[in-house]
Amino acid sequence: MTDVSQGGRRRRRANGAAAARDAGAGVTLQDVADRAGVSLTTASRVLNAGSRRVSAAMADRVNQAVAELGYLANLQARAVATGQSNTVGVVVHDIADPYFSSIAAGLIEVADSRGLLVCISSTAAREAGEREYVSLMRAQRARAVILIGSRSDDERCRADLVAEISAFTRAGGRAVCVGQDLLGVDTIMPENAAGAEALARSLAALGHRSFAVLAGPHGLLTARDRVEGFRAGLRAWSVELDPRSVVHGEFTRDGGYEAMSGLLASGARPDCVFAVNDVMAVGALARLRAEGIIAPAGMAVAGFDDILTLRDVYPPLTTVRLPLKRMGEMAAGLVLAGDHPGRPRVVPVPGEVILRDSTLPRPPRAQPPPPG
Amino acid sequence: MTDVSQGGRRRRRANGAAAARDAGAGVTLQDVADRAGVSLTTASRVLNAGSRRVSAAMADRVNQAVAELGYLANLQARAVATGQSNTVGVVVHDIADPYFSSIAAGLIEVADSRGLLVCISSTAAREAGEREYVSLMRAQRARAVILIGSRSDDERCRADLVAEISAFTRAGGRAVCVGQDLLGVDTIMPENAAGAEALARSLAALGHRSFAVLAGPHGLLTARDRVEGFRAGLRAWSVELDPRSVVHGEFTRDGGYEAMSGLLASGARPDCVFAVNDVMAVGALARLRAEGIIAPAGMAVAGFDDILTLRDVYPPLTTVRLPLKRMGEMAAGLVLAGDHPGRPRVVPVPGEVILRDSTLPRPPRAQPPPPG
DNA sequence: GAAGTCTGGGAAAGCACTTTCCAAAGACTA
DNA sequence: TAGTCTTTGGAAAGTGCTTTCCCAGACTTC
Repeated sequence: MTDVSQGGRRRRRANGAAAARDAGAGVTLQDVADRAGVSLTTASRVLNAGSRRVSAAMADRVNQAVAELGYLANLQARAVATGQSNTVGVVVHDIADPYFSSIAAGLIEVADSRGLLVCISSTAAREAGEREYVSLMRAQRARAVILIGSRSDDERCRADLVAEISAFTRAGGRAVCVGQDLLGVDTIMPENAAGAEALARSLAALGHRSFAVLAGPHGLLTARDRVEGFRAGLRAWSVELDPRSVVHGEFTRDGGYEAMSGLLASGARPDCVFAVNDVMAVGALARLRAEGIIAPAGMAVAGFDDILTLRDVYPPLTTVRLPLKRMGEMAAGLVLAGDHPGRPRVVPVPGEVILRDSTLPRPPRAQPPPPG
Repeated sequence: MTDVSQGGRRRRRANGAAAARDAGAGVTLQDVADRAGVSLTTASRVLNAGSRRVSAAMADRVNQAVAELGYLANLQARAVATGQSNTVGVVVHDIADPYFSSIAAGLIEVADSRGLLVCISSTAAREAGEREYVSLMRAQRARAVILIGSRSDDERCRADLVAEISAFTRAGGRAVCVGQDLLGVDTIMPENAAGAEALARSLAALGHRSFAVLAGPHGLLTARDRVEGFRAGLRAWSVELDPRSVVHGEFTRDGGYEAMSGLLASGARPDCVFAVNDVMAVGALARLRAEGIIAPAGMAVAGFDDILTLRDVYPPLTTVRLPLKRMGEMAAGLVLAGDHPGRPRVVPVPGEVILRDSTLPRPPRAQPPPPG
């Protein structure tokens, strides 16, 4: 009885690209309207409840047609018509790295619950990857883009990225960064330096006096901040960090392994080694074991991040805990926050020193140095 | 000199939603055409190189206008016009779980390099999450949807999912699954049973005779397959697995910890414990340590998956290696493969037993049983 | 009972693109 | 030199949706 001429439908289906996809589905709002015997306008209004009142009778007919046809609004078309989309882009260095996947987990959880679509890219090695992805997100007219991870010290590259972000925000998009506050956008900023400084003080308080650092790649600012913070913390205990005992390596398990190899090869045998992240620390522990050195008795080892999956390595790793998942949630929160103040917001995230068995106290010495 | 009347532009900008976003950008193809002094058609043709020849002179003018205006095509609009998008949806249970993040990493790497946009959702606890996300992807007119992870044995729920997938594929989308071959779509299928069976044989060959299994959640088929495979492998050595020594728990570190607690509480002291994945195995090791039982001497422990980040736990974990990243790449490959045969393809992925120190050989006994 | 105010439906314009179809101009053949 | 074919540009129709604008009818108000 509600059947109505499908003239409109046939007209549109007679030609065009839709025909190709027409193997079984591809129901449009026009089809729904035809079936319900109402105008396209009315059908649209029923689906966008709130746009304007529609009589209950009409609404029922439309809803029934929707159900019968299995209609689902084309979000792309809707985005074009309204000029705003529900996608947010996320850029990480490597999604398989638990640091990033933990942050992403928090992000995705919040986004999912709000109906946002999260698009992820792993930029891995390619320095320009971030810029390219922001550009892609601009093309996609994404609502926001979230950059997770350390900035490098490549000024040129950063300037390009900032320019691209600027184009993105000018087009109405929102940009959020999780990491250093260097892009001039809303930022969730882990306090790397302060965390490493606190760690250094704690380790010194445990009685350790000679230190080495397994630093990340040269250009990576997160690594640099952590090293500097650590150095500052030691200085409070009048301990100097010999530049030769700072060994660089990749920000990975293998990087930690290699860096520890380098350290051992140099003949150094510090009381305690600080690897600038947990993943490296685990590699370092493996290398020590291969050498027959058992932590913490042979050498103490500390990391940074408190990665969940690594909480059960043996010996349990002393580290600085960052609330990674929470940081992801906070980033999502910034995206969703309606108000947009003139100045970008920077939310500092403190780290918490977690002492575990990988750095047991060292027996006291002759003259205890002054406390910090 | 190439400046041209912007009548068209002004007309469009005079009203409509675009005005809101107009704070600085929002350049359209019409703007480019106006600036270059050509028609919209020509501008479009230049950007879609290959759609039709355009004279070099025109092309140059258009390209210059694009550069000057910083134009970037609106992909959503393009998708609407062409009827096909470049997004693929990925559903995982928990992106922070290294099993999923490793697969996702492979997937994203391939997708990124082909210009596909990867949208991820974590369905976590919610059983209906997968179906909802497939639905969202249909609304998004995604090119493909990739479901990663174990099916549950909830028939009703699976039927709903299959129906939703069917609607998705009827609309022209492609569906790929990484896990059990239960959805009737192209599948990358890890050989869970065979892998667990091989593991059981290897463990028996090492001299272990009494076993327990830390199984995953009751309904999870991956866990079930692994348990059954393990049981079959033991049977080849005439070892029976007592149902009481199969303890269920969450598919997580804590689940492994709890399950091991339950096992110990029951008084069982098997030679060897098989945790159906590495993450659980790590939890189990932690629980053993808390009890003062040191693996492998006190009790041998084996896992499954060979998670990269867990490769350095101590003692090194015996496990069954799955090429997780590669599996993600394969899934992406199936999405990209142009041909679409009638029957869904199923690609089995064998696991490889990796014996490490967590299951050292057990001293031989009086009567060695027959080999499998 | 005329004037004014809601109400709710629909035609049509709009969003930013692609693609079809037409026409003019040039290149080529006979 | 006429006739055909091949380029190449542009007008307009198209994609699937939202939203503006108009209008008919129902309801109040004095």
